[in-house]
Amino acid sequence: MAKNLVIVESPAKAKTIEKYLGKDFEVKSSLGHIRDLPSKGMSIDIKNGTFEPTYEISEDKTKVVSELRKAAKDKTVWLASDEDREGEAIAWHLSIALKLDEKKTKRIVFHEITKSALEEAVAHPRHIDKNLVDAQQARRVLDRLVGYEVSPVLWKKIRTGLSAGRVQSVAVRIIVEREQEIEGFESTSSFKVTAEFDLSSGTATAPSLLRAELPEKFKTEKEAHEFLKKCVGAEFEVSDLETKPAKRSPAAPFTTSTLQQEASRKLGFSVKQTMMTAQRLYEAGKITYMRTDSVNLSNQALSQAAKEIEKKFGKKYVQTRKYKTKSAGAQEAHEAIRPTNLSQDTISGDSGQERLYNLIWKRTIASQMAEAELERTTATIKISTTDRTLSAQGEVIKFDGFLKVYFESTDDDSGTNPLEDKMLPPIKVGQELKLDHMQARQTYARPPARYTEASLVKKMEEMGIGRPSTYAPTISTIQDRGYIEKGDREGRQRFFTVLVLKKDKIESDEQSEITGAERAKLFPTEMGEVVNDFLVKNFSNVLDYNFTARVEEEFDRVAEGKEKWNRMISDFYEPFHKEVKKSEDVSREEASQMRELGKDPETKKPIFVRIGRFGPMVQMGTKDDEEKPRFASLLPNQKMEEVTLEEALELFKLPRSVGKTEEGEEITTNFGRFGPYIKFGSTFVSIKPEDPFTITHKKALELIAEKKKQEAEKNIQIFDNGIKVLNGRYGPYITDGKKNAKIPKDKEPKKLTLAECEKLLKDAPAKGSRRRFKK
DNA sequence: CAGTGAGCGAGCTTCCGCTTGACTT
Repeated sequence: MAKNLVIVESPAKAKTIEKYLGKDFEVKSSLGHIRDLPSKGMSIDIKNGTFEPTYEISEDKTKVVSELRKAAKDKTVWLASDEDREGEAIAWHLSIALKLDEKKTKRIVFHEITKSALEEAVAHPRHIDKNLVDAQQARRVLDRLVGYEVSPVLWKKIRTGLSAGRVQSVAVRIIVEREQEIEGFESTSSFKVTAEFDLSSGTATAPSLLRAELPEKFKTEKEAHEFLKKCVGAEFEVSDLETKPAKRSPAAPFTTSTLQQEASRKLGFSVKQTMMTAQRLYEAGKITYMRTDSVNLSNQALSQAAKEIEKKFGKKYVQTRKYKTKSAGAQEAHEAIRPTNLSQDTISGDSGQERLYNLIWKRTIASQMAEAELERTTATIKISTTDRTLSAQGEVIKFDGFLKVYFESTDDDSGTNPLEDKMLPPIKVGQELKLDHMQARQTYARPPARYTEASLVKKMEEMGIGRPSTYAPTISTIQDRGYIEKGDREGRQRFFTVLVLKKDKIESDEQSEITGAERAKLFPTEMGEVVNDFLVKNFSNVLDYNFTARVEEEFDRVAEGKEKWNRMISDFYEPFHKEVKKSEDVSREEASQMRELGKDPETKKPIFVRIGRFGPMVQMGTKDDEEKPRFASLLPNQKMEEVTLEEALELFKLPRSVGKTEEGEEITTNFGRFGPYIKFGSTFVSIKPEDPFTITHKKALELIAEKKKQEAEKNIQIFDNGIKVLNGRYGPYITDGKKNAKIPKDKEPKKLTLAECEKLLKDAPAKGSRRRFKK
């Protein structure tokens, strides 16, 4: 039996390490953290000012811990979790939870999984670094204090179930403020002049058109027009021709953040999709660990890359490099994301895995390839009637280098191929040019771009908020909470003027274009805006963009032993808690941005707009009135700041009666959670795309008849005690009105007996028991 | 994923970082 137990964090890592260490070592994994603060309650000693946390073994880790306990018995235990704050804390928690004997416990770290690196690590064990552990505790406690003191204020003031936190609230703020920038953006227009010259000397290989542009833009149409007028009958001549060499370098190997960005831009993946696919590749041993902030490649990978590049492209394409991390707060416990075997440029798997793998392979290989060498030519064109000159640019690739394999995209990618030469036609200094036409086109300044999931991750990384393991979950959380939405927006038509000078005549033309269309961009919801306003107003410190960077400095001081962690937390908590108390005095009306629109002409009651339990709504009367207030949700296209009294009164016209059914039942119509509907008795019928304000009696009866037909087909079996077998949207199912059950494949829904149905219902999982983010 | 359609209630919700869960359509 092995005398040594090595514990790492990930099972895939355990498997590879075991191969290298020989049979004296058994390797197991902890699956990340094994102890944490309980999810219920604060579990921090605030009263005595020690901020001492109470940990418990996480519910889903009890099995792991008991297995590790068993495996650790009578063995030397090597704690080999990552060499960062969280990794050190995992080692410490393990030593406590497994009740390890200090004399037989060793802490080791390694940065690459090779036999020599592992032997080196085993030869130099150390003790757990308690200062580093304390820095993690400070991080953990601070996040708990912020999250669990601020969220309840939101429940009381705005809506139950909301959340706030050091990371998520700043992420929401970024989106909200970007939207405000876009709304406040005043698009100015200017006129850009371009000219095309006809070169009769054009050959089959060289273009016969020379495109040039005026480097400056004109602010007004008048100025642009004056310039074109000056050019009427002018002579044009090449006055200067300058050629300069230029270089382009490859991008660094992938980190979590850059992988998410490129997979989004090149493959259209969401950040979640990227991480799930990468996880599969990692588990299959195809790539290194996918949650990393390091751009470093192991020496072994570097030499393998060099060998591959030489084999595939030749020696002059090889240029190995060591990249340095730029991002703030990087902890670099792992390598960059790369293929484990660089000689494999493709793999077989599902199409997502194949594409992501190939992307990682290309990026890794390109990062070790030679720079691309270009030649940029600038031609200056003199105009006989003015001092202004036109300029034409061409670019020729002399040596493609890394571009042969891969080039990084940008967010506003126009989809141009960087390998395509943009050559100038053959021209000489002093050559006269014949103008084909010149135009001045009105162009508009563009507002700042909305974020995509991936560009938000990039921004977060730059600001040092969040970690590779949390980018994707954080982006899911703020969408689940209803703070931001991923969506599309249709573009609008915009007109612009083009002045064209051709054959000595200037003509003006009005043209239109579609602008502002968005796909899969992040938009704040009104809830997101209201919550953000409240948080920024009341918790300016935590919501400050530099808050995380500041506390990270403090955590570093704790890690270096220069400051005690609970002292640091105490210094933070005192003013923070004052802010919490103060925020509790803000009225619900103010927090929910309640605003009076005016009075109802009939009842004279005040009408308000505010955010409510289910989103933006209008309210007639107040809760102190004898009669209960009336409520109506805003329509999806209405905004709280813009809604008028007239629109609100319109909303209160619902529910509206549209007549009676054939049986004499009243039909009413309204907007509901799932869109517009009509209702008779207790039956709801969706009327999309009809509209409750305009739907006719006739149309309502038609829809009701259709619904009744569907209902008739819906019931498969009905038992006396209320248990039903129904035909639902997702196939047949059993229900007792409270709980639903699936029907096994081998059973026929029509022939199920009551006893069988009862049993299936009993065995079915309780409704709502499947939590979305089960830890 | 969810088999629906509220609006005050009772009791519940919530943080950030580590890691992989796996009943089937």
